[in-house]
Amino acid sequence: MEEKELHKKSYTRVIEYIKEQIRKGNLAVGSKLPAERDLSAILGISRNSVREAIRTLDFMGVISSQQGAGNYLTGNFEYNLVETLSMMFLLDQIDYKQISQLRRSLELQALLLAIDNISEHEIAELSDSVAELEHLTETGNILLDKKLHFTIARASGNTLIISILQALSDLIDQFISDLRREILSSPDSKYILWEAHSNMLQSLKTRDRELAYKAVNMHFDIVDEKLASNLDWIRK
Amino acid sequence: MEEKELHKKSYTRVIEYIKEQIRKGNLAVGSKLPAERDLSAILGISRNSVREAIRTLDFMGVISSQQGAGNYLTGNFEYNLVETLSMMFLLDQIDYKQISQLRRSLELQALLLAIDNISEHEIAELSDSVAELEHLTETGNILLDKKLHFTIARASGNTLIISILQALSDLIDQFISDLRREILSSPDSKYILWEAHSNMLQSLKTRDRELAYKAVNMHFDIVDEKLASNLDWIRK
DNA sequence: AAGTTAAAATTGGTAGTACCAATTTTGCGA
DNA sequence: TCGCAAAATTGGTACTACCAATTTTAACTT
Repeated sequence: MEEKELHKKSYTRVIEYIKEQIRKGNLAVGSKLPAERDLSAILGISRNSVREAIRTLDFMGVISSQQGAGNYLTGNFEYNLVETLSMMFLLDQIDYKQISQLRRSLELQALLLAIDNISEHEIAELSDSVAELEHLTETGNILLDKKLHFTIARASGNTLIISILQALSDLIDQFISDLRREILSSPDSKYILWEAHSNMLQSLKTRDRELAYKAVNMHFDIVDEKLASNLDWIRK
Repeated sequence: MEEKELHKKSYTRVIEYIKEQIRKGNLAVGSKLPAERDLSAILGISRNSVREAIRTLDFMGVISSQQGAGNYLTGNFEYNLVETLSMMFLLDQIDYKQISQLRRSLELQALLLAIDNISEHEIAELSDSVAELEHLTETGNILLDKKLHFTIARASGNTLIISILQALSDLIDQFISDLRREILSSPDSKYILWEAHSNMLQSLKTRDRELAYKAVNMHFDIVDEKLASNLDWIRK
């Protein structure tokens, strides 16, 4: 135990070690990490410090801890993204409007990318969803709407955009699921929304980027409108 | 120490406690958290478990730990976002192309929002940057380019979009700063990029959304082109 | 009385030990 | 060879002790 690497906190060395091993190719998704007691010995720091780092990596989604089995490199960042956004929201750093603005741009980009990548099977899947959406009980709306948007996102082929959109969807579920329900089932917005969804589908079928642009904006214009008119009586 | 709340891991209770206190209004940005030994007593768990949670929250950016002083609620998520993206990149879950696609959509949305929000002062700032960019040493390009994009992002007023764009910029610095330099200073792309930047500024001055759309796409078309032609000899 | 400074208390950072709990591995017995 | 129980492995939690940085206290000086 010599230099201690210049005042750097112990637990950071664990994270650096993991990243280094990944870069070197000694660790990949699915790999088992050295046992905590071994890491402790390898790095010359206490198991406490190792665990603080391991816990952080676990929370981030880099690894997955399984008592009795070990720590495994995974790479599931969904929970991390949701939790981060959730915290930003809790601390009043972001609000509904900003979330909607972000969604608008990402949904548009996802749709544009999907035009080039979507499969016939996925188009058929979307067609069914749109058809169902036209006349459906109000409780089923939400799941179907989420499925529809997710299918488009997935067809974009961009995992980064997919992840962010998924996290935003979860965030909405967590904080304003009732508002989402209100928007989806409200009589005056239901048809316009269906039309927007229908146009999104149509843009995919005909590879019409202009229509895609219009459809997504139509969608979020109505969402923003309902958002604004319902934002008052939202419980905080 | 009675129920132990159904198999839930100890450290999660700390995070729940913090979130609860925030919701109740007992904690806000700037607040000092109870000392770790006190949290340990309050929640009936060991200080180890408290620290694992505190360390995680610290890494997330929710709090900031200061030895000797205490743990303070902050809310600086930049580092968290960068680190998460960095890990996704390391684990090959995202690549340059996806990052560029995300940037394209966010930069466009930022520019469109900035059209409505930008101040005269910020426009003047951008004008100077664009003017300087026209004839400048190649080393100065990068900082000026970053400043220009950041000014637009900031003018969007959307902290979420700003945060993500900033994180993406940091990510690029971390992994392909040399490629960024190559793109910015390459003779055949330099002028087109300047033109794109100039058009972005012009769209802000005249509130021309159509031009904004064209300018951003022009910008990322050339970036993607250079990216594709340089992707081969990138060290991995 | 006010300001300065050094001691004391506070608080996060690290280390080590012990034991519990879930899982995996070992190896014995049918 | 198969099945199952014991043993070993490994993460989860607790407690104690001490270090290191900061803050607070209080005594001292002017």
